[in-house]
Amino acid sequence: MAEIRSRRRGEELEQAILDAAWDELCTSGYAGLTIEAVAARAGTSKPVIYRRWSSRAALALAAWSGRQPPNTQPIDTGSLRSDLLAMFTRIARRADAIMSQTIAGVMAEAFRDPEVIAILQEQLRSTPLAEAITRIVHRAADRGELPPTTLPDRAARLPLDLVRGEAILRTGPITDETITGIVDEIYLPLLRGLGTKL
Amino acid sequence: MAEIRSRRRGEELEQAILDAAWDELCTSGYAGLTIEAVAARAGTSKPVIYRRWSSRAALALAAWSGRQPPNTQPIDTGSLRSDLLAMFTRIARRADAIMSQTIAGVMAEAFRDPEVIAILQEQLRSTPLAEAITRIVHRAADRGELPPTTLPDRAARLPLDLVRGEAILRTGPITDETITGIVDEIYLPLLRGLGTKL
DNA sequence: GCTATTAAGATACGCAACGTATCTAAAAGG
DNA sequence: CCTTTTAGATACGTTGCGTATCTTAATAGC
Repeated sequence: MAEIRSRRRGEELEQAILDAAWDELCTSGYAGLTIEAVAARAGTSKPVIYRRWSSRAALALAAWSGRQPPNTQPIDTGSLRSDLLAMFTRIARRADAIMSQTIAGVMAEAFRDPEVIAILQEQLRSTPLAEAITRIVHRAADRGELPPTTLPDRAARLPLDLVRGEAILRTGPITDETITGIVDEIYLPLLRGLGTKL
Repeated sequence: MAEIRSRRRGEELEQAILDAAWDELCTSGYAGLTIEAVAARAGTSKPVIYRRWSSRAALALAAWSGRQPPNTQPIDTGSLRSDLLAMFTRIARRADAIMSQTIAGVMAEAFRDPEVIAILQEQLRSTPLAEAITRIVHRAADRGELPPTTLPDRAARLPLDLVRGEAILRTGPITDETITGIVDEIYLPLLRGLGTKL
């Protein structure tokens, strides 16, 4: 008694496959993300997937990046430290185990595939985040909490790098203690130091 | 005409397997590190390897960590900045593509294996490095280049974290520009900021 | 030195997933 | 309506997995 279902195509089918891949990623992790399992879950077959993505890594990346919410709400709590805590918390929320596994798996598997690597780096760059940090710092300077500072690109990218490093190495979720540690022992001192004349 | 070779045992055999695994890692990357390939290269057979390591991840980790040189030479160039540049350069030299692939592969594959993860984290902690940083900073304070500062653990670990993050994301080797960028835009400002009274 | 124990090395297995080729029939387009 | 596209099914050979079995070499105990 095979269920008769109309045959999907194009965008609709593609999304169904990505959804299935995402489910698989969540339930079985990157290691359990097999093309056959995704095909079965999506109710389709392997060739359909291979027609669209060249490898498991490319599929995982597509499934994961499609799930990254834009998250453009501005942060403005009134003080630099609590702005930073909110910012880091937001970053940490995204940097969960699935992200870590996906990044790790893609890097291990597609090290030589320039196309896949490019997508991954693009996905990890996140300029809006760097811009949000810059805004926070400028507001703090306007309030007089910091001397006027031009934040170097690298310093604006640092929060994301720090949280990602934390997420990739430790296994469990990132704790509040970790976040306050990063803010109080690294990022706030850095911001103060950037405003200091040597 | 089979070459007749005396049958190796214990330490000698173990080292031969680790050497073969390392070779495989260097030539084919983590993705190409198969138990069968290692067994063939080492001139032994799969069960011999499985008797010693529970998984590919464990074997890769053992092969890699055995190759990490101790590198305990103290750094003392006379100035804080050049000490830091030397330190970061030394770290970067170790953080090559093989390390990145190995870390990524182990994380992706052995996410649930607490034993393997523990070994990896142990291997990445590197307290001697943090101590070296602390010494450099204290010497700079003695010279008056910095105000007296107690370096938080997290700040002492930061150099390694930064370089590792850099190595994992970019593909090629870490350039001198990257190192000077990290020192001048992140770590030196951080050290200045740590000595500042808020 | 003889003997008992340990472990190396060879081989063969069933299994899972790979990536590809082939075929059909359903959908979309003119 | 007829053509083009492509989803979906299936089957295939291949690779590597992890385990089991067997032999025989190396070692250790006495």
